[in-house]
Amino acid sequence: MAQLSDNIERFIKELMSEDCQIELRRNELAQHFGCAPSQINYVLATRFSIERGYVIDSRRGGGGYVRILQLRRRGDENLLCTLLDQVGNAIEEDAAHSIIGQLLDLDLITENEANLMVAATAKNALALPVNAKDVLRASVLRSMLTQVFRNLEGRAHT
Amino acid sequence: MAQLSDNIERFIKELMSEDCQIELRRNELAQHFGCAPSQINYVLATRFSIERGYVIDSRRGGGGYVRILQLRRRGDENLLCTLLDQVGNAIEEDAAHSIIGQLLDLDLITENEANLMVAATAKNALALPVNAKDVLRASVLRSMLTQVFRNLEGRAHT
DNA sequence: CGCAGTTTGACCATTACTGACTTTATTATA
DNA sequence: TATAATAAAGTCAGTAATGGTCAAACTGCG
Repeated sequence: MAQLSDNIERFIKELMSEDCQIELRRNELAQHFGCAPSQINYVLATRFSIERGYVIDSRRGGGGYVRILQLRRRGDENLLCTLLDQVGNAIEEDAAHSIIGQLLDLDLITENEANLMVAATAKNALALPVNAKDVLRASVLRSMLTQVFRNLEGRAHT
Repeated sequence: MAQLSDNIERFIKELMSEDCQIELRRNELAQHFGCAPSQINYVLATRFSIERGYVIDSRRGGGGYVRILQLRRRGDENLLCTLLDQVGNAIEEDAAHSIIGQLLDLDLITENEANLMVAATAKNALALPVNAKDVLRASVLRSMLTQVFRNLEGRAHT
C-alpha cells in the first residue's frame, strides 16, 4: 500500500516535472495531506537528499518557504569524478542506491541496468565471511560507474 | 493431514492464478492462518524459491510488503538454475565472462548490460585485502543473474 | 527410534509518522 | 526604536508498523 510519504514524494515530483526548482510552504503541504508538518521534513530528508541529487533551501519565520532544487548534471564532464568521489573507499547500501538512482534520473542508464547495479551492490550479494561490505561495495560500484560512462561513449551525445 | 505449509502454499498460488505478481502483508497472512509470521518465510523459502521459478521481493517498515513474482517465460527457471549451479560457491573471472557471454548470445541481456556485469565481476572490482575473490565474484554474479531474469519479466514474451 | 520437514518465538532491522520544543523572520505596537 | 506577538520552518527522540533471521522445539513417517 502506498504510504503517505510515497504520495507526498510523488506530489512534489509532479510539481517538479515542470521546473527543476520549486518553492512551497511546509505547513500548507502538510495540511493538504492532513499530516504533521514534520512529516514533510521526513520526506525531504529521505527522498530529496543531496545523495539523490536534490538541494533543499529554506527560510523560517513569516513568509517562510522551502525550496527544492534538482541538480542537473547530465552534461557535466566531471560527473564521473564527482560520483566516484561520492562513492569513495566505502559506501553503504542506501547511498549506493541513491547514486544509481541519480544515473537513472539523468537518463544515463536504463531501468534494467539500474536493477543490475542494485543487485550487484546489495547486502546479500556481498555475503562474505569478512566485515568489509562497504569497502567492497564501493569497489564494485566504482568499477560499474566507470563502465556506465564507457557505455555512453557509444551513444549519441546530447 | 495437509500441513499448514501446504495450505499456505495453495492459498498463495490461488491468489497468483489471477496475476503472476502479487503483493501481501506477512503479518496479515500469518494471522489469517493463525501461525507465526516467520512461517510465511518458511513457505516462501521452500515453495516459492528461485528453483521453482519464483522471485521474492520485500520491504520492511511501515507499509511494508512481500511481493511474489512468478517467472513466466517457460524454461527460464531451468536456465537460471543451471547458471546458478554453474556459478556455484566460487568462480573464476574467465568462467564468469563465459556465463555472461551466454546470456548475451541468447539475447537475454544487452551489450551494455553485459559490460556492466563484466565490470562488477572484474578482478579489479573485487580489490579486497582478502583472498576470497572467487567466492565474492560468485555471490555478486548470482545476485545479478537473478536480476537478469527478473528484468526479463518486463519484456514482451516470445 | 531417528531423521527430515515443519513450526514457533525471541530478537533484530528498517521505515513511517508525530509531537514537543527550538530557532528564525516578520509585523505590530508602546 | 525596542519589544512583544505572530508566523513560519527545523530538530530529534519516541512510537508504531512492518518484515527478517536463526536456533530450538515439535511432528509425522519409515
